[in-house]
Amino acid sequence: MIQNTLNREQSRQLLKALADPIRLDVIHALAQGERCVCDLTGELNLPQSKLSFHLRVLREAGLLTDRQSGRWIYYRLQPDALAALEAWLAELRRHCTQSAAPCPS
Amino acid sequence: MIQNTLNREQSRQLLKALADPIRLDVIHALAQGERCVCDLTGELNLPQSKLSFHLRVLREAGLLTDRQSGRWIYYRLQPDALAALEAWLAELRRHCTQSAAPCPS
DNA sequence: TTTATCCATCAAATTATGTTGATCCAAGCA
DNA sequence: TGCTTGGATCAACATAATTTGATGGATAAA
Repeated sequence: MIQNTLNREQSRQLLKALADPIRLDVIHALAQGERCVCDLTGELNLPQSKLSFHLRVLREAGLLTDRQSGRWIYYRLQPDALAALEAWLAELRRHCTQSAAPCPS
Repeated sequence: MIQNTLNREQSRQLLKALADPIRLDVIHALAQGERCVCDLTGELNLPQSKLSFHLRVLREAGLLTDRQSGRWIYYRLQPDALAALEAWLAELRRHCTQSAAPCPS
């Protein structure tokens, strides 16, 4: 994930990945720290293939990284991706309060 | 929009509203300042009803406000909503680097 | 080796979202 | 008043995303 400037497509990927209730549950669980898939299925009470689907969406968006250890796979949030989104939002805010010229222009 | 703490549902609404290419075009256009709907249809080259649909999604999520003046309706970004999302993201980043305990636990 | 466990993947079915064109309403001009 | 224009809304349709259950690969324990 490139640090400071997300283009439109990159930001869209991140936002789309985040914009789902189950994936938000995953994100919130991982906000407390790294977790193994088997823990997440338990904590979130999800069928394994369903969780796996959502983990993949988040991973491919760049929001999560994984590491394998033995049979277990551990996922964690990628803080850079979150920071990049924050920067993108902050940029949007900068000039947005400018009023429009009256319209029959 | 409550300033500092978005709950899960509020953040999901904001993210979902943002996670669409046309709506991102709208957001980017409005990041430069307020605009009238008729300007936006021209700038973004969209059929009117399509733009109207997406403006509504953004407005209902709390990302946009509108004001009417004569026949024209002007939309602008709501910076509070963006700031609230930024705060939500920053919070997620805080503890996320904690490693998991090895799994057969 | 055999067997069990962790997890990813796939295809089919379901559900959610976006698009299109028509219609409607309100504001203002002739 | 009647007409025009900016914009919202609606229903029918098209497309995209998610869920489910089954299957398969990898690792390790028996």
